Parts: sequence; C-alpha cells; structure tokens
Amino acid sequence: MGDTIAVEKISVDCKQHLRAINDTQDLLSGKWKVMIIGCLALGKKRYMELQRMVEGIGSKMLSKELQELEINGLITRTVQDTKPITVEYELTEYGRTLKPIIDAMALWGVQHRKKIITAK
Amino acid sequence: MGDTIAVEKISVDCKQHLRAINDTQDLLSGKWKVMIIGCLALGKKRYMELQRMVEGIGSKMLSKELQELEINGLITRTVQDTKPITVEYELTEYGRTLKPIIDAMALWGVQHRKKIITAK
DNA sequence: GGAAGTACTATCCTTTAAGAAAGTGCCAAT
DNA sequence: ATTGGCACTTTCTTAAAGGATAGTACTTCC
Repeated sequence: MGDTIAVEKISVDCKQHLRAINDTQDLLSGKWKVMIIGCLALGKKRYMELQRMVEGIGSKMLSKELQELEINGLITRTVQDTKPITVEYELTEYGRTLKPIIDAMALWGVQHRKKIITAK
Repeated sequence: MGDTIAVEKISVDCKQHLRAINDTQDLLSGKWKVMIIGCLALGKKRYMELQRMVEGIGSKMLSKELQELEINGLITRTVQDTKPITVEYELTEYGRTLKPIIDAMALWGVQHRKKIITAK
C-alpha cells in the first residue's frame, strides 16, 4: 500500500518535472530565441546590431522572435528619439533569470566542440 | 588602434558564444529530446516506459528521437534477453553532462508556472 | 488458437517553421 | 533630388517536423 503511494508520487513528480521542462522549451521555441537572449545577455542592443550579431537571421524572423520575447516579458523594447529613430532591446529582470540556462548551454556547446575536434 | 582590436575581440567572443549555444540547440533539437533526457536522468528506462512517461509522444517520434540521441553518443540502447525482449535506454556519461542544462530548464519552468499562476 | 504485450517500422498526410525578396515610412547627409 | 541607413511588415514559397494509422515479428498467457 505504502509502495503504491510512493510509486504514484514518483510518477507525479516526473510528470511535473517534464511539464516544467516543456514550459521552458515553449518560451524558448524557435530557431533564434536562445541566441537572441544570449546576445542580449551581453548588454542591450539595437535591432540592426542584433541582426548583424546573430548571423543568418532575416528581418522577418528577428522581428517575430523579438515580439514573442517581449510578449512573454523577457525583453523590453524602447524607442530612442535619436536622429534616425533607433530601437533598443534589453533583457528584463525576468529575462535575466534565464541566464543559468543560457550559460549552461553555451558552456556545454564550447566543450562539445572541443570534444568533436579532438576526436577527429 | 588598441580599441579596434578590443572591439574585434569582443565580437569574435560573441560569435563563439552564439555558435556554442547553437551547437547545443542542434543536438537537443526536436520537440521531445529534452524531455526524453529529463526522463532518462531519473534512471534507465524501457521503450514502453518512456512512451508512457512522455505524454503525447507517438512511437515514430520516440524511435526517431532515441536514434538521434544514440547517434550523438548521449544515450545507449541495450537489448535485454528477457521473456519478451525489452530494450533499455540509458544516459551515457557524456549524456549526463547535459544535466546542468536540463536541471536549469526544469527549475526555471517550475518557477515560471508559479509566477504565472500567482499573477492571475 | 486467439488476445495481448513489447519494440518497433512504414506510409501518408497535415501543419508549422523558416527563408527570400520586396516594399514601407521616416530622417539625414550629399 | 537622391541615396542610404534604420526598423520594420508583407507576401510567397519551400522544407522540415510532426501526427495518425496500420503493420511486422516475436512471445507468453489463457
């Protein structure tokens, strides 16, 4: 009896664990979001700066991903009234809470590349 | 002059940072891989166990994702010669190095859900 | 001998994501 | 007056991802 309850608890815990992973993945969905956040983690950036830094991204995708990140409260968009108007994107405090994930991904990626190269 | 070099160095660092993130994302691409790894992080699992735990996944997708994870050396597949044969999947040592990423994603997801619920 | 369980594979079809290319509106410098 | 930069949006098209369904091969239980 106690066993059954224990097994069920583990199974419930697992479901919640997987759901949590899924939730996070949903917010970071798309080919570019994690890279954009990785970019903004280094400081605020203008639209054109982002497009130049994130190699290969087109303006459609950049706009779309930025909009979704803004909707989810991860970044802010502020229009500067400079000569030609410029727009600055910046991580919100909430967006900065993603840093452990981004850092872990960047670190793993670096080590993976090392591993692949030395394995050749 | 020194400034130019410094700026270039930062820009190169950033490119490598983004490339690393991209590499990691590539290996974890697809709707289910991160969840499968999150599942296997709790211990080795059989095919059917995985399919029951990862809600919504079909057999085609499960096979496909498992094959890709195996090709990349993140999991092992071992056939047990039990009465009806069963197959066990397990994280490799290398696969286990992804744990910091998975854990960070699970933690963030849990906190995000709390935030969303209390905000209502 | 049929049902049921395990571990898949194969086929087909739909949906989604993503890219390319062009265009918009605004301003500033030449 | 026109070129060029900034920050986008729109449209069209293609490629990839994912799901539903059915089927295979083997075995054991009733």
